[in-house]
Amino acid sequence: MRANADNAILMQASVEEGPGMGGQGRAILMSESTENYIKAIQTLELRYGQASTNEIARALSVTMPSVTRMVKRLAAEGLIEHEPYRGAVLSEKGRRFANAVLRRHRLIELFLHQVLSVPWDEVHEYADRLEHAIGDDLTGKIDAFLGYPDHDPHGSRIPRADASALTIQGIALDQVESGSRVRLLEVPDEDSELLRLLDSWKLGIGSVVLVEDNSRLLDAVTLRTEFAQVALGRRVASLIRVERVES
Amino acid sequence: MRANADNAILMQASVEEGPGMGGQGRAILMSESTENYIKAIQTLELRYGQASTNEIARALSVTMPSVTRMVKRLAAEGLIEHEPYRGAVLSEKGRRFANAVLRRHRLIELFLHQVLSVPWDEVHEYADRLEHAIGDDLTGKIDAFLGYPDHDPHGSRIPRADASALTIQGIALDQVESGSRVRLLEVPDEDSELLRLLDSWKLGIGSVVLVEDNSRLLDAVTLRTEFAQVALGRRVASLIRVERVES
DNA sequence: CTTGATAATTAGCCAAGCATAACAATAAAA
DNA sequence: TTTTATTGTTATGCTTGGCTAATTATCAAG
Repeated sequence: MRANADNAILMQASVEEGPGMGGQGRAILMSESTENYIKAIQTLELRYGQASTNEIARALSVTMPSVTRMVKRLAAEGLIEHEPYRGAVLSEKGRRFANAVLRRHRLIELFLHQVLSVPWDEVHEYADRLEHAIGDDLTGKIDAFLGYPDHDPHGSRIPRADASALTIQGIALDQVESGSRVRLLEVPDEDSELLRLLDSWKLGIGSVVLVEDNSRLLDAVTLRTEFAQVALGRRVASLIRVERVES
Repeated sequence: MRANADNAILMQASVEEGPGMGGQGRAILMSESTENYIKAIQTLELRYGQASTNEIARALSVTMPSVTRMVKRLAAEGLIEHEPYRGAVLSEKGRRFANAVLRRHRLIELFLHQVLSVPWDEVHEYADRLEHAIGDDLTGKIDAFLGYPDHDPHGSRIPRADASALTIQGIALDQVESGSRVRLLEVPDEDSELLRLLDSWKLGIGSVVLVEDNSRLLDAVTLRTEFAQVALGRRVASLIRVERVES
């Protein structure tokens, strides 16, 4: 599996399921594939405003014709809106689904990290498989067990079951002026290589670093940490969310 | 991606994988469906000596033609031996697979029960879904976290990763003579109604009861517990494993 | 030894999801 | 504006794993 840094997952809002009646499992029945499409579309929509066939195909490692057909199905089910040749965006219903999936994903990540001590660069992969195998009830138990946490190990907010809308946290690291001091709020969870690097630099969620240089020309952001000086490519930096802190 | 053609390569044991490369999950690739068939066949073989098409179909809630076809596939892959019109038994390779699945299943059951306090009559259902979503590595972590336990919440032995063969524990409750005193060793995990009943009678694994009457005529086994007197049908009693204890 | 009843198999079909190949639309460049 | 590269779509087909309907084995009774 190649380390594809092109689809980070920083997501946001959703609203959740209506009056939950469905017995003991998923609130609504989505195939694993459907869940993955919705997740991908949500991610891409957040990043680019809309999800193109091409990008979805890349994100899911399938061909474009497969995406075209699936996207039609999702549109027919009312999960997305799709205008041919234009791209897809989530519908309100789709947003709720995406939220539920995200909630499961992030709670699982945190659970694995805290309980089984799975390193933060590995939890995403496990969660990607487990998120399709648990329903709202187990999700709730995990949530309660963890004490109703707000953030996963990568700093991403965990959507509530009541589907309160999530907002994007902070600002992108590549938007920060040179000389600023910033605190790490959120990093993409799917790039395990980046996560291992951050680990090796002793950088975690909450760490404060100095943005030594951020030059559009060099296409890089240079950080000074307590221990070292490191440079990040702009593309990667744009996926890291931070907040400014007073010097 | 077509996973065809590599059949020769999937025959390594259910031990871990080499370092680095690729799959960080299952040692061998079985579809969810395949895992379920193998599990069902193992259970039936253990209970009846061999697994008939009919019983497999009932166990998996599919039709017999579906089973016939699947059973041929499994036989072609060398997981089972199948003589038409006779029934199926696991091959050595199949036995290793079944063992691995069972190991995951039971570790998950125990984990859910101990960590998330999921009642023993509910864990089976969850485990049935989760067992397909975790690989040997997570299984190992769970195992270690639980302290390498020997038994799941229903008293069933947890196979080791080295695939030691399963042996039947104790004797069936319906084989015990009236007047015997027995200790509960293992109860079937899939009958949640029975499990709730046992709970209500304060009967758990390790409980000692008196077999007040076991009459072939009445088709029932009568037990006296510390708190009550209860009668079990012979069919149910045959699924409960016990050991005799001195009075 | 024939006859049903039951179990098992074959034959043929369906839906989900993926694939390739060929065609159509759009946007970027000339 | 016309050409070209890219992106999207249609058409068609494959594999899994189900299904029903029809056929064949097997076994228990007569």
